Amino acid sequence: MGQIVRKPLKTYHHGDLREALIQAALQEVELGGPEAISIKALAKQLGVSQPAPYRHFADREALLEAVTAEAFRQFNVIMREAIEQPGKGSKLSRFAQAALAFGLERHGIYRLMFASRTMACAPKGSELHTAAMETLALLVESFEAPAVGLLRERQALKIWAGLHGIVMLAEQGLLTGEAAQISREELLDEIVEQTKAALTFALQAAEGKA
Amino acid sequence: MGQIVRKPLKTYHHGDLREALIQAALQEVELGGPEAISIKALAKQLGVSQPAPYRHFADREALLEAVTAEAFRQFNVIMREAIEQPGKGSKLSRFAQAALAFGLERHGIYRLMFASRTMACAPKGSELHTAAMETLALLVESFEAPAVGLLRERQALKIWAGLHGIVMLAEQGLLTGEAAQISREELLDEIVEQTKAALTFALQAAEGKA
DNA sequence: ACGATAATGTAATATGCTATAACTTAGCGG
DNA sequence: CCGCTAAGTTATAGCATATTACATTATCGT
Repeated sequence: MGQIVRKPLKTYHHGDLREALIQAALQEVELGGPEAISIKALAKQLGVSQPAPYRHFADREALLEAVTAEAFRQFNVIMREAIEQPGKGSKLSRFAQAALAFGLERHGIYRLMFASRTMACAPKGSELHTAAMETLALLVESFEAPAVGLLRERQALKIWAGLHGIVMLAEQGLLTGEAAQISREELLDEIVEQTKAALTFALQAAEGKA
Repeated sequence: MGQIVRKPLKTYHHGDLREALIQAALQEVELGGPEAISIKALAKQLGVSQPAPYRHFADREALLEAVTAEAFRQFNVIMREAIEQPGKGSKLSRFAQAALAFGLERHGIYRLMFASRTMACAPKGSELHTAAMETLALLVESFEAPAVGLLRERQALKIWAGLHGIVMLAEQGLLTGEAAQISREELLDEIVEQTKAALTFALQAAEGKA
């Protein structure tokens, strides 16, 4: 994670300003969320003039989009690890717990990924949208269940939604009150389990018909 | 919903600038989300000088907080109506569907309420936090189930989380693919139903023990 | 009524960020 | 070695936040 500042101490060209901007921006977002990134501040931090970033990104939005895409790629790596390295619980549960941990620990980045306008504006074929859809694919893949296709995907979406809701509500201080006694992790695991059960039930019902 | 601009056509004092700012801001947020509100633009729109709003709000953040609180109050009214007016499905289902509709239709405001830093920064006793907690109380109240206290609240949180996740993911274009064939409303109702079932099951288990 | 005072609004201005335009430097291919 | 292009620089326009000092209106006690 070494930060790229400059290669020699004073070259005219930076070396890889584009990448350096993305990495520095990621760090900023981690601390202060999407609204914390400032082209000017990043340029200063990297030792270049304010307009230099505009050589690589049309505007602030474009930078944000690139940063978000990178965030998704990093997220996907972590999720894949969670699935593949054997550990406590099912693949599905491990995916869910890892995502929850990411969402709580690195909430600035999480918000950029799942709660900013950037994603909403990303066109369907874009680098960003693609990376995001891969995340969902990973989740579905982690669903070890005797069902494929739409039925499984539907259950995956329920878990996905629940997971997302827990992260956001927790960070907004809306999981307080008596409910605070329930750990987020437990709550998520209950959702995972009950959804698995719902799938099993649906399959039995389908079998009964056939 | 008539917009307060000025009472006579040219008085020095506005009349109720504070309230007018909140209402105008709400409208802006509805269209363009939280980042769309600009003190300057609002002042111009209401026919006062740029610094005038600062008489009523310390800074932009303070305005946002007041707007968010107002949004929660409006939201709570709508949710209460949904619960109390008899209609399709259980109270719980009606609450959930109404919230989903609100989240999708008025997504700018929804994001302000549930996905901005404003809420995360609101201290516990604040007007804003209070209004938000009341929403949660309404949800729990709508849960017509033979269980009270922690167990019921835990189920309510699951639904709350799932609901929230669906709204956000849908708006971010992450409910696409084959999954798009499943309507958001159906998906939410499945979550509601399976969570009710989970509660029933938990109660039976507890009874078995006793 | 009247005058002090608080509440509210205005004008002028400092500061900071985005973004563009015109110019400069460095590296690379013919 | 020359010229082209990529990448960076300085200068500047434009816009939004926020503060300061000043002006106007409303209110309330006497």
